[in-house]
Amino acid sequence: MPELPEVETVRRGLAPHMEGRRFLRASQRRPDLRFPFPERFVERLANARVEALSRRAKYLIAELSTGEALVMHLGMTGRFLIEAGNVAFAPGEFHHDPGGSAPHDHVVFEMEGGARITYNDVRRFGYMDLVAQEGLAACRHFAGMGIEPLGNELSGETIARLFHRKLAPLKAALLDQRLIAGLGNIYVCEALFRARLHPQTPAGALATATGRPRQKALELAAIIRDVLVEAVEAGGSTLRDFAHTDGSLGYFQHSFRVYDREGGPCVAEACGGTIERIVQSGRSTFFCPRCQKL
DNA sequence: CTTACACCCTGCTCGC
DNA sequence: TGCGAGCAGGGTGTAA
Repeated sequence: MPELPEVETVRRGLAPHMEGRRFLRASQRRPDLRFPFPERFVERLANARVEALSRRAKYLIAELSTGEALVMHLGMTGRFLIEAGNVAFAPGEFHHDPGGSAPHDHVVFEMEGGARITYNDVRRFGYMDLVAQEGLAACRHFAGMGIEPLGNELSGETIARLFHRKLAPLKAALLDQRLIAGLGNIYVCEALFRARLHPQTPAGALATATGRPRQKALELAAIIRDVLVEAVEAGGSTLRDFAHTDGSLGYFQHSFRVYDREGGPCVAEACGGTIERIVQSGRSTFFCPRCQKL
């Protein structure tokens, strides 16, 4: 489910119910998700107030009054459901009995203010951790992590520098969280299509100081930002059963131009090409071989 | 230092 | 209808 726009959508849904509020109670259903929960997880959360709920790449970070930060990653299928007061907003397919629990509900936060926040994760690739706020950027989750694609650091200049002399294909370089952190399979495919760059182009091809490659790096930086901003504004993408914290659905998937459109017509004006699927680094890449040149 | 691949886990879809 | 194969938005660890 979640790349950066989906995580940002989740953050916005959770923030009003968490920021400035204390955890009245936390409970966990099992000792681990992808990784074991930290020692005394629920005890360390109890009574802690959430000072701010932020996002870094695909991670959610709740800064706590205790000096710790609750770091959360949604993996592939993680999601949060909020029930506030007597109202359970769980429309759509994601049925949830207020006060009860559904399969794969692994963690429940009961917040000051009345919200009950349930973390559900079918595949359990997500996880939660508690880390000292001091030196957070150097903790194991964030050490070595690349730049924030919606931050000021992303520019043609930066892309040229990061990709300098890289032989890896653009697709792999853009997915590499140590370079740019937050892009995933969907948005990389979409960005490369819009930039008319072939996914198998060696990343280093964008890394010269002047001329056309430099121009392409500039374009790519702007396009990455555009795609992510549009997706956040659309409330993320709804594939399979991803829903917002309130059960509503994102709709950016209707704006996909290549992702999951194998065999379909290229949407570019007068192109007439057909979208192809290839496998790179073990994941599907969708692209138009006519628009996107090596 | 790369890059490639298996793996973590569950569920859904597709072809036979 | 049943059944196995392949696939899925994530990251990590290991090997080459």
